[in-house]
Parts: sequence; C-alpha cells; structure tokens
Amino acid sequence: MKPSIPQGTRDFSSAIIKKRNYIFGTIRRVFELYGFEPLETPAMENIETLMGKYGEEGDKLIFKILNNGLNHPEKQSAALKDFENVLQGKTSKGISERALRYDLTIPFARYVAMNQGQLTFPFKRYQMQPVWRADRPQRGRYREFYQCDADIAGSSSLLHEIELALIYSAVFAELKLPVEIHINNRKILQALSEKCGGTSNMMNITIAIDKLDKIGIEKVKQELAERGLNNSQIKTVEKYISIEGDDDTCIADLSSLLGDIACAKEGISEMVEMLREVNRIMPSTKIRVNPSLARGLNYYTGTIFEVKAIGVEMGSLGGGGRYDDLTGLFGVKGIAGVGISFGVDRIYDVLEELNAFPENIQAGTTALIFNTGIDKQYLIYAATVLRNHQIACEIFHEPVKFDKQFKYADKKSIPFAIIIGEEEQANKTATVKNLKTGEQKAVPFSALPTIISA
RNA sequence: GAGGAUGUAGCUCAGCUGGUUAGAGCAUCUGAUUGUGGUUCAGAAGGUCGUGGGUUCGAGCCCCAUCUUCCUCCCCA
Repeated sequence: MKPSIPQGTRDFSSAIIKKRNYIFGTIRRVFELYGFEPLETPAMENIETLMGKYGEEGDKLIFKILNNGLNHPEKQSAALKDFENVLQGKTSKGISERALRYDLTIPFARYVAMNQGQLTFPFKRYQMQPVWRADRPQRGRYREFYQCDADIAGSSSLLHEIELALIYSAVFAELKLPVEIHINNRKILQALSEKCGGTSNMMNITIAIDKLDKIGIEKVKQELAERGLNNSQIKTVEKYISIEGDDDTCIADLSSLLGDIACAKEGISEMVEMLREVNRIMPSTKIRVNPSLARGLNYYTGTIFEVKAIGVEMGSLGGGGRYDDLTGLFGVKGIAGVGISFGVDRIYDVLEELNAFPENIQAGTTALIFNTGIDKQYLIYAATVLRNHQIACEIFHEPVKFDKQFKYADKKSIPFAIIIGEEEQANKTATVKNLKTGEQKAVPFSALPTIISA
C-alpha cells in the first residue's frame, strides 16, 4: 500500500511547526494580556450540537463520523432504514451521531450553556485548536486547519468589541503583517432589509452584498433580482453598497440613508464609538467601515469583523462578531456573546509569501559535540555541562571523519562545533569553532558555557 | 457538490506524430581529504512515468475510471 493522507490535510515538519508556534505564541500572549483564559473542547461533538448552526451550506460541510457496529446483524434492518434517510440528504442518528468540530464558537456556546452554573460572568475564554470542513481544498483553504478564538459570554458591553478590535490590531502589529480590519453592524443590515421588503429578506440581501468585492455591483443587482427583490428595493440596496470613502463619510451617508430606523441608529452609534476608541488608543490601526461586509453565519446580531491582508490575495485572515443569543440554541436564554477568530494557516501562508517570519525562530541545536572517538562518558559529561547551562546541544552519534560531522552541523544550521579529542581531554580544554565565521580557538573546558552563550 | 488544469528520480522540470536501453539541473552517496564543513574535481546510486483497466505488434504519450495538487463557482478561516 502506498502511504498517503486525506485530501486537504497536511503533515507538519519541524520548520513549519516552529513558524506556526511563533504565530500561536504571539496570539496567546495578546489574548492573555487582555484577560482571556484557555479552554479546549473535544475534536468531535454530538451531531445535533453542530447541525443547523451554520446555515444550509454549513451543514453540508460538516464532517460526519460513521457510527460503529452498523454491520451488527440485529441492527441491520434499522441501519438500512436509517440509510434511506441519509440518501435523502437528512441526517440520521442511526448512521452517525457524532461529527468533527466545524468551528470553535459553537462548541464554546455549548460549553457555556452546559456549565453556566459554574462560570464567572463575563466569561472570557480563548481556544486554539484545529477544526474540520468538508470543503474542496484550494489555496488558503484546507480541510483541517487551526483557529484561535477569543470570546466573551455574558456581557453586552461595547467595551468588548473595542478590546477585540485592539487585540486584532496588536497581534497583527506584532506579527508585522499589514492588515485592514473591516467592521460593520448587523443592526444596520437589519434596517436595510426592513426598508427592502422586511427582515425575512435579510439573508437574501446579506448573501448578495457580501459578494460585492468579488463580482461587482452589476452582478450583485442581478443576484438581488434573482432573489426576488423588486426594482425600488434593489435601488435602495445599490445606494447602500455604493457608500464608500473615509469612515466619517460612510457614517454620514449611512445615517442619511437609514438613520430614521431605530436599529440602524443603534448600530451606527456603536460603530462610531468603536472607531473613536480604537483610533484613540492604537492610532496606527487600519480599521474601516465596510457597508458591504455581511458575513454568512446567521447568528451574528451586532458588530461584525473581518480581517484582510494588505497586498496579498488571500481570503480573510480572521472574522467575528456579536451574537446576542448564542446559548439560546442550547436552551439557555439571555447570555450575550462576542468573539473573534484568527485563521492561523492563512496567516502562515501570508507571512510565508511576504517572507515576514523572523530569522531566529528556526533555532534548534546550538552546539554539536564532535565524536572524536574518545570515551563516551566524557562526551556525555561535556553535553551535560552545557545543558545545565541551558545550551541546546547534541553529540554526534558515531566517531566518523570530521567531514561528515561538519556537514551534519551545516545542514542543521548548528552554529558551534565543539571538538574534544584526546589532547583536549588531557589538557582540560575544548576546541570551539564558530561555523558561521569559521573562527576557531582552544579554550579551557570550564569556560565553554560562557563562550557559547556569549 | 458543478466545471477546468495537473501528476515523469528526494526537489524543479525536459521527453518530437505512439517506436529500441526515459533524460538534465539541484540534492544524495563514495572517493580525492582517516582532526576541519560550505568551494572544486572524479565517480556512483536513484524510476511499477500517480493508481487501475483498455486500444495497439508496440503506450510516459491515445481512451476510460480513480486519487492528489492547483484554479473557477459556492462558501469561508
């Protein structure tokens, strides 16, 4: 059998993991700086926890896990019947009762609903784990990928939106990755749909305008018509998505178009406050109002975020928003939430493309102790001394000619070679060679750690 | 899920209209050099041509199926 891995999944070599850990570390540090605490949830959830939470398309992209024991003779007729349901596109607990996590937000909501009695609210958690989607793989699109989420449950304060925007800003600034944070507010979109045939139209309108960047205004209008909007409604939407310019202009235009509707007013004033605070505290942040930002996930109710890289063609690097009643889906009313997500694999791809990873993160072994054929015990002793000084080192495994040992060090980018032969052992010295400069000198054995650390 | 492209040595790729023993560069290994790497030189090794079927006297090349990767749609991180 020829070994292979499933479509859209990847193995990660040490070089990749080191770079990815650099991204994880940066995000984790900032999350903790803002008072978030870690949480991990299982890779799989009960299927009903996930189904119906991500819209019709989302349901199709959930990886379902086949139940075990379907071939048991006693269960066969039931299994056949259940399979009929599956063939009709339904789910069936008889065939599958578990599924792989599709994102981190719904498991978080489930966790909050399950543990509401024990948690201190507002509950601020961060989570960095893989998620799975049965999507067709493409550039920047995988079937298994990591998300890093920070969410707050149990508070409607706008303070959180402001802090989450600051987190985005801080993380990407630390990664030296130029991004633009787009914001909008579902309350404004709701007002727009009220003006265009009622809130039942909201899905139709948001799906269409979300594509503006990609397909242009004419095709959006066409799609709106296909989705059943009449001419005057389309005209209103066109006015809405034509709003552009700096934030003040957008805000003013939004107010004049929708300001007479209460929920639009609310949404606009939330955006104004966010922009003011974020610009005041981190003025270098590129945060901008984007009226055509809609986001497909249907649980958002207020502020919505999306992060785009500047200068690289790539889907969003992160997204999130306010959802007023997330745990309501799990029978717990009245817990509001808001959160953001980082797409680590895409951030990785962009950093790679921009060549923006710092040099020093590849550091592995610092010193290679050459195997000169002297007593192993002495080599191990030398390594132990270095390790006790927190110097990462290894001993070459065999006493072969130096040519090979040097080449090994070279390939692994080990900066120092340490040679201790019979003579050095007798003199209590060591020969240290800096492989970058080629400089070499004999030093007292006791001075070894200091020389290498310097 | 629909449509399109792709797959030849570890890597990047040649390979004519279907014709004898499938090539190059880089990397690898050996030696020149048994206590001094990166350079150089000489040599060697490396392939079920993604996989399975078919057409043919003959298939890397043509046909069918299937898988991978990439692209478009859909959706998103």
